[in-house]
Amino acid sequence: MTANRIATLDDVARAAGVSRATASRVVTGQGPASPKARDRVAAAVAELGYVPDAAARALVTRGGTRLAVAVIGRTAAVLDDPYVGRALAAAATTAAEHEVGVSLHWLPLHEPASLARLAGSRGLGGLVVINPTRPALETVPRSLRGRVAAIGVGSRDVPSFDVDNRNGTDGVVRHLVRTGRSRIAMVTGPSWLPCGDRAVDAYRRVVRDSGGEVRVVPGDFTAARGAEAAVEIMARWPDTDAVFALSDLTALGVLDGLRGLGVDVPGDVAVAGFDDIPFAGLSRPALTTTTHPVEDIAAGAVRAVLGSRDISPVTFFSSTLVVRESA
Amino acid sequence: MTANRIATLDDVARAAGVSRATASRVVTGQGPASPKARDRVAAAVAELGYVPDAAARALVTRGGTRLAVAVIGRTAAVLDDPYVGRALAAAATTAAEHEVGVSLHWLPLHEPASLARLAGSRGLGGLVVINPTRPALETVPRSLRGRVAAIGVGSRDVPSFDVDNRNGTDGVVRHLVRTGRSRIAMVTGPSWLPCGDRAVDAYRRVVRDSGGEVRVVPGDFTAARGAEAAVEIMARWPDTDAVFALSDLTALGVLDGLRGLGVDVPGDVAVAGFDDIPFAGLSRPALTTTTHPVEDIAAGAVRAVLGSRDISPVTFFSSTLVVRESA
DNA sequence: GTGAAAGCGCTAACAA
DNA sequence: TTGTTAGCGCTTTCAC
Repeated sequence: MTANRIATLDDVARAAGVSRATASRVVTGQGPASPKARDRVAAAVAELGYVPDAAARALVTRGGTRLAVAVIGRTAAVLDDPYVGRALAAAATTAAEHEVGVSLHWLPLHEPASLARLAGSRGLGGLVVINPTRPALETVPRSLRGRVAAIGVGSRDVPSFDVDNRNGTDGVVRHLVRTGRSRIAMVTGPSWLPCGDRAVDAYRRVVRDSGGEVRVVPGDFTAARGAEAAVEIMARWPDTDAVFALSDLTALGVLDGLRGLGVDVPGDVAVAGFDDIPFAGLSRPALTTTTHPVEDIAAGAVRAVLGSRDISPVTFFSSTLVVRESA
Repeated sequence: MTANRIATLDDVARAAGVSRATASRVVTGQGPASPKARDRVAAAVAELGYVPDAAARALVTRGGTRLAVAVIGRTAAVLDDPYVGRALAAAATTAAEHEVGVSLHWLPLHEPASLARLAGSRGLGGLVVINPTRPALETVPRSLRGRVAAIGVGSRDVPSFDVDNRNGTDGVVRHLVRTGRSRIAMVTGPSWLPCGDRAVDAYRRVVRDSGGEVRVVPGDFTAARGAEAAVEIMARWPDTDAVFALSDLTALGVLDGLRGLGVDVPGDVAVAGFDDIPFAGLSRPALTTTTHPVEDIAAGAVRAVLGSRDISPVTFFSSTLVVRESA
């Protein structure tokens, strides 16, 4: 064990009895190499515990050494969203496996240039965009093509990793119908967020199929807006007996607004959320919602960016209904 | 504007009419340089918008290009703590200013070697340890000295950035006393966490000063444990009229446990937490707690690691009491 | 105080 | 299929 010094590619090449170039080809998997060379290099790598130096590699490939996670939103407050925190933690854990670090950025909604600026900065190995808009995705320079993934809606060049909103919403609203609710309102996400459409569609369909009336009110994923929305809903359609919000935070706010109105949950009105944030189980009544593998989603996006071999354009992750007390 | 290509140090040197070596000295601030050279280089840097290439620099300095955030805890679940998420987001944002990415790691409590292993991995530019133990800090190799900071307790070699637990606790408990509570119990953090001691001390002091009895029950920062602790406390000291938990999550659990017992909050028993997590304002009753500049703390630690010039060994950040409904 | 030169660890032309 | 060669952009001796 001369494990004192960290092994370099030269060490590997020497141990395998090949040139550094050949060793490099085998390690990266790019370029030709005879089976024999392949084996010997692989053995040397294993024996020496060789790990490529990310800095050196980045220097020569101009590949960058950092993965940027960018969140699009109206204000920098989007970075405080629990969903973002979870996704970031998962990204930072997954990226660590590749010896890559993650940086976090807020992209102002109405400033598409900010994405381009970020994408153009040196040292960027890849980009994961959370909640992108389609126009924003268009501004990604093609120098980054193949090293961008979206959590949310994607594009032709940008593979998408996302919750199956349609299915998730379907499950929740059906649950409400099944448990006897028939006048169901929905609080949506921000209108600029394209992936919310699928959810609204699904809601519409289920409600119509069950002979109900469509009652949609806009939201913005915040709790404060949920409380307002609850008041709005009850004023506009006083006989509402269920509210579905496309965000747990908003659903929690709805709970609050309803409480202020003296409405009993779930007695008078059922409330359901979306995402199963940690607090969902802690509210009273505990929030019925639908849970999503955010960690898997983020890990998928990161691996697509860092590994990038034949990624399918859209990967959906399914929802699981979590029935607690509120619905 | 030949701003097409990103400027390198060579461009700067040429523009300033000096050698690349001199330009490097000025940019890094290391080594001698005449005032004149300094000025010319600075001007060139500004004009060309020069940003050093992190990868190239890391390659030659062996400085690494990635900042690891490591959280010590009994299980990997510590990574899900909202406090960690907030700190990570702040770290990832601050590190971005230095073109550095962040990776996230869990360090098993009883496996000190894991820290050494992480610290030894190549490509590591720095290390921020959250909630370290003193023994764990001892295992940090000195090759990383000056590039490590702690959020929590520090050591002779590792500067500490932390909430002033003593002051924070003092403020909360005094508030309880001031509002007429006299039989105050405390739910602590995990016993292995050294920085909890200061809080317990402060609690003891205030309680004794006001002629009360010390009632301490161990916690672990989870909500589940809070619920249990509430039951324990009320069984052991039935006349308890206030509970202070060193974690909001735990305080939320206490709220829950008390509710199960049919105890009215704040009528019968006041409850106060610590940290002001986002959900604190959303619980019913809304949680009285004390708020901390987690973002500033994390940013401080990151800057200490990345900038590292004369950092004071301990930096305390103060708490602010947030009075809501529960106390 | 300054510049010339060497080289960090790696990949990518190019020739063999 | 392989090895040789030339850098990527930067810091750092070491003479001057």
